[in-house]
Amino acid sequence: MAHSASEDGFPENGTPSREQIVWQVVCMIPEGRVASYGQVAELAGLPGLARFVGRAMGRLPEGSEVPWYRVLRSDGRIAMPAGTEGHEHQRRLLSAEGVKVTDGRVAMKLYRWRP
DNA sequence: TACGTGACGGCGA
DNA sequence: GTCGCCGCCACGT
Repeated sequence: MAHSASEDGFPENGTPSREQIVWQVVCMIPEGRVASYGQVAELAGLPGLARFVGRAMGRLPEGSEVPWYRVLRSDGRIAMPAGTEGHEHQRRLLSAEGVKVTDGRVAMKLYRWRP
């Protein structure tokens, strides 16, 4: 399988894709803290590519350990449409870590991760 | 090959 | 405070 990726989703030829770099950055977000898509993009060396980060989250393999739920929009809101299952799931995971979610929104001023 | 779409962000009205 | 527009990249049709 020389043309396929490893189980972790990383190519074997030592050429991690931007997508994988993004996942790596998200894994650095500590428990109980959050980051915005733009912030993750910047830390991944992709300034201005917040939308790309959003896509990367949607492409996460099922069962991955990447704490995708710690990534929010720049205004602190949960990106997924309110009322959806994903939205509820994310809100629940954040609450479990002590991150207060009020009206689908998090106080970035208090919980924003500062590397 | 071209076009539409999407877990975004910043700015102006 | 809300709404719309544009820019950015990757992928499916």
